[in-house]
Amino acid sequence: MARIEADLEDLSTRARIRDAALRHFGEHGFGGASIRGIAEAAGVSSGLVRHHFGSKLALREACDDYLIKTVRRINDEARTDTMLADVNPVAAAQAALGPYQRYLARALTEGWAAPLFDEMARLSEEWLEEVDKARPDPPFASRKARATVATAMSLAVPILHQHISRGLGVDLASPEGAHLLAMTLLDIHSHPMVTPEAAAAMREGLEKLRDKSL
Amino acid sequence: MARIEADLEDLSTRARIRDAALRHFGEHGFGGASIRGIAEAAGVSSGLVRHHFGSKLALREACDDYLIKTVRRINDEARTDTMLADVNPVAAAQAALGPYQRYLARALTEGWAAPLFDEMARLSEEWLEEVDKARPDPPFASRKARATVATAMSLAVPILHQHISRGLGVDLASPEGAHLLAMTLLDIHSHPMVTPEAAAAMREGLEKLRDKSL
DNA sequence: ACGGTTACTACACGATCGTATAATTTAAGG
DNA sequence: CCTTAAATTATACGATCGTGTAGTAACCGT
Repeated sequence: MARIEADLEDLSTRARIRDAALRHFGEHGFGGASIRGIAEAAGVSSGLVRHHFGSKLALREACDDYLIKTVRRINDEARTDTMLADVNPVAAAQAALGPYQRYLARALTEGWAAPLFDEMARLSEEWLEEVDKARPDPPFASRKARATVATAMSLAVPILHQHISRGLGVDLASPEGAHLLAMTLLDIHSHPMVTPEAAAAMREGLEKLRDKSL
Repeated sequence: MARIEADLEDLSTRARIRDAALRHFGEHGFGGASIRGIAEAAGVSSGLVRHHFGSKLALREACDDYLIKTVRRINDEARTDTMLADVNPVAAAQAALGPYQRYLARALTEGWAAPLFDEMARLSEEWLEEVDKARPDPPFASRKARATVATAMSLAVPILHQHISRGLGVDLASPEGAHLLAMTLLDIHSHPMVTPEAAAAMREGLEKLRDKSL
């Protein structure tokens, strides 16, 4: 019983522990993080962590559940609140994901959180459906394939956050960094790296290579 | 003294340990991997690992050094051997990086290996210099910024290898997977996600947003 | 053949890990 | 007020961690 808040989600001790876990898992990875460290960060005893979540693995799964719920919420909000999202979706996503970026990166690279990626790819696919309407030529690959790869490429930004920051010379979390990144992404996404002619040639070469090897 | 092989690098026990470490660090992360596990995988005692590398951290640094050397070698080879690299650079890089992909992913996401990323970004910048010659309009962002972000986006493929494989329905390591990925990347890179007009509008919006916030 | 450097193993130490259990405090309901 | 359940802590256990030390086996120049 108890917990009248139901799906309002808790602002309680349990939530504090989960937030600390998200931060710790993000910073040290699953193997590197420790229950005791999480407990200390949350200001509780290590036994209480176990009492609320059962085990380290179950705690991670609770983090995953919370994060996937957050991603969905962010996506919904981005649809209604068009203003900021249209102008600087990068900054918007970054602000919304906020302290969970590092956890997201860990989750994806350490192998768990497959549903999380799939959900994001699904959202990308929906978005691609709109974009495809304005496209004259037939795509080389299925929409799902393009959505999957595009999702992965987008995720490179939060995953390699610090490396990009170092390369740009400013922290991506700062307003200047977000702006510079948005400009750079805009330039990249509005200028094909490969010309249509070169693409056709490469495509032909690829097909030949494939026929030969089969 | 000893070690006549010099920079030929060793095929010896030391190399076996390092390879096992690359695999273990890649699979379990730095925190999750254990000296004993690495030693067992290499078929030696755990003491020998320490004897050759001193500490866990030094072992990781040795892995980094080896990997950065490998990346440089691959890049050089790709310049001379144009055949495969031009047709399917994705498959080429994948085949060359081979078993080190997971380590690379860990190294980049766990925060170490900054020199590795910077080296790759530098190589990207050199490559961009060639591409820029055929470009009519001035870029929105500096070459280094574009090279950095493009490098990050390219790295998303090995980093999110398993998620992309799941999304495509085939293992990226298989010939079919490599082909499908190459096709998808070709489509993405030859079709701007944003039209020039939309890009100009977004850019203007971005600048305004920036002026307002400063 | 032999002395010395190096490769390699066995083992022990202290720390820390995840987990388990029992005790204690807090909160709530009748 | 008293009972009962939940929240929270304290403490302990066994395993495993990285590291240190001492000892053995192999190799090599002379």
